[in-house]
Amino acid sequence: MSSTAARPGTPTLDQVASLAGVSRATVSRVVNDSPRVSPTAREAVRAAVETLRYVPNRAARSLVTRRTDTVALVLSESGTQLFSDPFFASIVQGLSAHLADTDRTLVLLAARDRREQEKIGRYARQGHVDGVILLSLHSDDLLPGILASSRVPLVLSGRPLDGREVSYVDADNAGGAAAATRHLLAQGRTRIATITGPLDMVAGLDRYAGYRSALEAAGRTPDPDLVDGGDFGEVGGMRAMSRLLDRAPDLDAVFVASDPMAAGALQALRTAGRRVPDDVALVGFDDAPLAQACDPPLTTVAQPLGEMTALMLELLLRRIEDADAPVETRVCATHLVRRASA
Amino acid sequence: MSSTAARPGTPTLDQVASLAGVSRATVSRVVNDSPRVSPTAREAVRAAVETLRYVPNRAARSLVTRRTDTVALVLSESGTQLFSDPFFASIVQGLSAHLADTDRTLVLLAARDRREQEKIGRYARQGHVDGVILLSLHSDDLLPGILASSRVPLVLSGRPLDGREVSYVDADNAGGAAAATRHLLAQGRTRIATITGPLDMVAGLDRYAGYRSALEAAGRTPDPDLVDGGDFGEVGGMRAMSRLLDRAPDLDAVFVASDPMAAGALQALRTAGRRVPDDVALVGFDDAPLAQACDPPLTTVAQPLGEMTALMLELLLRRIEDADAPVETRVCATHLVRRASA
DNA sequence: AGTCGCTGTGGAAGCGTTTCCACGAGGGCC
DNA sequence: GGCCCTCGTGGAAACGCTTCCACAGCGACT
Repeated sequence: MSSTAARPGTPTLDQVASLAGVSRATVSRVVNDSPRVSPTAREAVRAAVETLRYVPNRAARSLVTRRTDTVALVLSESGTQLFSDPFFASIVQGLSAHLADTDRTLVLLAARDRREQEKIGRYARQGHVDGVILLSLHSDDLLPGILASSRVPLVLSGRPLDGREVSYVDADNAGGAAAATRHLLAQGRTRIATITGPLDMVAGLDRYAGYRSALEAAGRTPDPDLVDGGDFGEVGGMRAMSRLLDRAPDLDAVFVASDPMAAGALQALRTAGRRVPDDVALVGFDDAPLAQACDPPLTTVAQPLGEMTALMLELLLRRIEDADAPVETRVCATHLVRRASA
Repeated sequence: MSSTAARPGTPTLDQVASLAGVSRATVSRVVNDSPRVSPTAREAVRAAVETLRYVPNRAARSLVTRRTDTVALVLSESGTQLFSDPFFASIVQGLSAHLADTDRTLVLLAARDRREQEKIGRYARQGHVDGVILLSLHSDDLLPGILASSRVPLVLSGRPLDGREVSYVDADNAGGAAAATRHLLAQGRTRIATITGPLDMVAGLDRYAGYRSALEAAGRTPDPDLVDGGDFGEVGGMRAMSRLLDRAPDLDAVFVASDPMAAGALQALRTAGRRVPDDVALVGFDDAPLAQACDPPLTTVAQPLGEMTALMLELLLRRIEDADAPVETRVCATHLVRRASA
């Protein structure tokens, strides 16, 4: 006889136990694939589980195991911007794919403003998730602080701007940007502009730094007229390109800090009657699917996204398994993908 | 004296209680804003909570309250397609905004294939969430079945294709598409093409049906050469437009089932040397931010997204509060936004 | 002046798991 | 043939919280 009468909709362990004619402990062992169970008992339990459509109650389990088998990907981005970024989509896809074979689930959390950041901080501290991967963070993000001080396992996607000591995985943004710029220099381009991303994000900052360092290494002085910025989105790229053309009609190349912005820039160039790559050479960043679909297809800087997502999970799981695991950081190499635009 | 020695990182209720000099019950009442607490006790508890940085353990709370204060938005979409859809971004934003004032949290779950759908089904059945909103579902989606049979509160965004009895909120897609098509007819356009969305999705299907019904009501016979399809994405729209121009060079208008596809179509038209709207009139769907940024700005069909997200939550919360609440469905009116493209 | 009710509080019983511990049965070894 | 292990099993104690119930104090009625 079971000790309590739960609603018919949600069978409990001891209902399964009494149906299978064993104890709760045995049922638990079967459910958790413990080896110490006889085939007979195992089969009886399986049948009972099947009959009752039993699903373990996660709250009860978490209470004792202190785990939830859930990891969160937090999207720290105001507005709808982030969602249209193919980079973000690839990250989600990569994490999902790596987690698909495990029994952990990935949940996405959107933190659009400070209030939501605090709410998510609370959510994580309350023990809803075992760990957090933080994406696309601006410099004013509260979450690294909140989470770190609560000892919630945390991995950042991208080097933190404040130099905080925390695990992260990043692409070699500066190196990729420099390679792209050198590629343009090698073509004999003399007036190389750039469309930067937001300069309060590390990817925006580092890609701009890479552009500058390549120019300086070649003995060029960066010209402020040749620099404009966008928000990584297509429309922003289009607008920035228009402004650049107004200010510096003689530009003959542009390094654009994201593929969507490059696609926008391409449209602006076409509207202005410039041919790509004949009049203006264009290099993007990210190697998004979009880059191939452009006309002409974009030369761009590729990041090893699969490797990066795998590393993020690896670092995070290590910290989940062992709270005292050391902080680790990884920077992945980028490489130039040459297509028709430059 | 507290009964157990938890790790210093995670204070428990009785640590707070003993620090505040009251019982666990009183602390619980303060934390849950119960009115039956004296100001003195309340203040003492608040101070102790502050000192220990106490956060209630969610698993323990859920175990007794049988609630998690979490609702999930499930994104049933293969590949990265969905994320680039501004419609989706608006839905997330809307739900987030409505939930920001409450103590519930929104989590996003990506279900890219059957395996992930099953995983998410399990996740929900295990009691990780109080309810589920299901977005963008294809006809072969397993989740409505899984969730309905487990009595997980569920609201669909979009009418289910299989006629299943379940709560949903939808826009009047057919009505909006018909209005758009009538608008083109009223301009005297005679060869009106359409770029449909995926025809295994209700939005794709209904918008196509609206287009056809408007044509038929005007005594026109739909011409199969004037119909092509995309995946709601920009690249798909561009390609579909190219195919349409090949097959029916004499077309003079296009109703496109999404704004991103319309933006792609716009590029294809420009590449083909057609002027918009002079040679070809173009109407999109969704009134995405993108629509205004196009050149020319897109005439498009707007859906009341704020109203729709509010309704989804309203229906869902009603079912969460009362498991026996009746199934409800809402269809929201759409309206044509006239800009320069048609 | 006695009783009633109301308010604030604490004790204790669960919520559904996991897991430690104890125990009985069986088999291989000397 | 006795002893020690190992294996399968069940009992029971936790995990941290909410909430029912009982109770003490106190003011306001009759």
